[in-house]
Amino acid sequence: MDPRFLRTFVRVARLGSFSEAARELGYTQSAVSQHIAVLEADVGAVLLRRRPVAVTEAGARLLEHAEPILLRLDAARADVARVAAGPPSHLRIGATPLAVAFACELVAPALSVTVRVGARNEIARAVAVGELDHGVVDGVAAPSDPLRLPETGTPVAAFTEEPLAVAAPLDHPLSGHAIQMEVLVDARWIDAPGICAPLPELSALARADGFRAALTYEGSDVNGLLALVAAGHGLALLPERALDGRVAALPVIQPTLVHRTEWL
Amino acid sequence: MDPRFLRTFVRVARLGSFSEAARELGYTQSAVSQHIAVLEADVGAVLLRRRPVAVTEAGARLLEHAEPILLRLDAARADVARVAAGPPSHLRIGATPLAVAFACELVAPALSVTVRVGARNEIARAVAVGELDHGVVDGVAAPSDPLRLPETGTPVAAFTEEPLAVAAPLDHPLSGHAIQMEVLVDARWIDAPGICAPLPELSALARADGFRAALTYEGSDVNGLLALVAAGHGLALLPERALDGRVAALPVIQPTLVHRTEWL
DNA sequence: AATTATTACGTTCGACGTAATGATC
DNA sequence: GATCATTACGTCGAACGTAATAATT
Repeated sequence: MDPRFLRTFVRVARLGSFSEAARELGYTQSAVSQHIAVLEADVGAVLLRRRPVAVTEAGARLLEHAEPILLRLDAARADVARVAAGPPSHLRIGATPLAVAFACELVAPALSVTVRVGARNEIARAVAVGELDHGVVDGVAAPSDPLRLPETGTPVAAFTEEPLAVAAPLDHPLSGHAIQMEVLVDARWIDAPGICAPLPELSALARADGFRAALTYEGSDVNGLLALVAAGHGLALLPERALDGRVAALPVIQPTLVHRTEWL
Repeated sequence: MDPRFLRTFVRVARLGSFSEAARELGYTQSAVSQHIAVLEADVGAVLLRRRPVAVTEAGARLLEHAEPILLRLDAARADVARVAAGPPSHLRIGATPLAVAFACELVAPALSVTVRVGARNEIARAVAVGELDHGVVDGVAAPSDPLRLPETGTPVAAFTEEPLAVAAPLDHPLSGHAIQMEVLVDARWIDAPGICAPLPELSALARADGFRAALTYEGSDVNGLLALVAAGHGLALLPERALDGRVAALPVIQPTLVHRTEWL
């Protein structure tokens, strides 16, 4: 199970084509075909159905492992590179939108810095493989529960946990009341996966299916989201701290969930 | 970073000897030396100091990643082998001591079965790499928090959470009272790592350092442990269900911890 | 001197490309 | 017939063993 073969397998599976994968990886068709053949011989099972190319059951199992393995290999290389290189002169940090403020505090003012804002998993990945020196990511979790990040072995250097609140229009009937999330399962929600917990994840955490998006906000700007809420387009779950006078805050008391920020 | 090289690196690091590692792996000294040399050239850092052999800082970083990677590779192979083989005629299951009862319920009576009892991580590992078909493991965790098992991608099929209690001699002054763990930081504890949470892990979970073992119980037999408790040798944290009339049960209410059992 | 790691060198195996063949839309 | 995967084959590199060498104790 040479990692190179796993890499081409992943690519072929994703693209659904040997030739496409070959092009992207800089191999010939033939080489890709051989990679898959060797891999199949090695594990003793057919991994791909051909024409059209689609993963078999066995292939799906392998695929679930292959990506984390490849990620971890990159993380390993990056980690030894870090100790070999010593402290960087130019600091590259990343953060999720709601964590940018924290990330900036990280930085000694004099230092040369670049900041990347991105999705949680993307930041975590980038830190793991050494594209970034540090990252600050946030999300919704049960108290003292770590965020579910890709398994890279990156240690959590520090974290905070803050109360969550549902942002609602000022004239909302429950305005100011502490609430149980279940009460609002059937409300009009704004799904803002770029900012806070996407609704499907929230459903899992709250163990209550049915949070459905009336509107999906693709931006990563909290002000825009708050404006939408204030205008009555729907509700959004956010850290209480992120809310301002434009919206009503409905503190969440049930289930016990917190807004967690982790330093990587 | 050929996995074979990682494997020999791990072996060399653990054994502190190239020659020993060569013997165990069925290579020549020379081959092992070359493996390490290639690996060092690949990552661009010295991984081992020689004579005596000891991992460098960079080597330590790599080592942290190498073992999970190799485990996951084995898990991948095992997973595709499972779907290729179909349902096994002979069922091999594993369980931690406190989970054996649950594990037995898994088994359709007619079936041919072997049961292995072992430590939590060992059972999880064995399930991941296909030595066992299923496993049931238990441990202490925050509510709805999964057990911290080696990262193998093995899904948790089901779980239960039960209240925890401190087992104490019948004449214990707090007998029958619900208690906060902190009250008992300085008590005489029996560390029984083979049965429930080892004390260091408990300290981490309770966020209160200082749980120190007055006695370490190396067995995996709950009755023996309860006898020790009843005889006044110390306290032990166990699922309430596991306690019997010989000892007093002090239900734990703070911090909120549960005894969690997971089916793998 | 004995043990242990490294280096030199030869062999073998395997990864890859080129090119021909076979399958599928 | 065009696209795409497989097979055949030749080349080059690299993984390994043998054996000689260097370094520690």
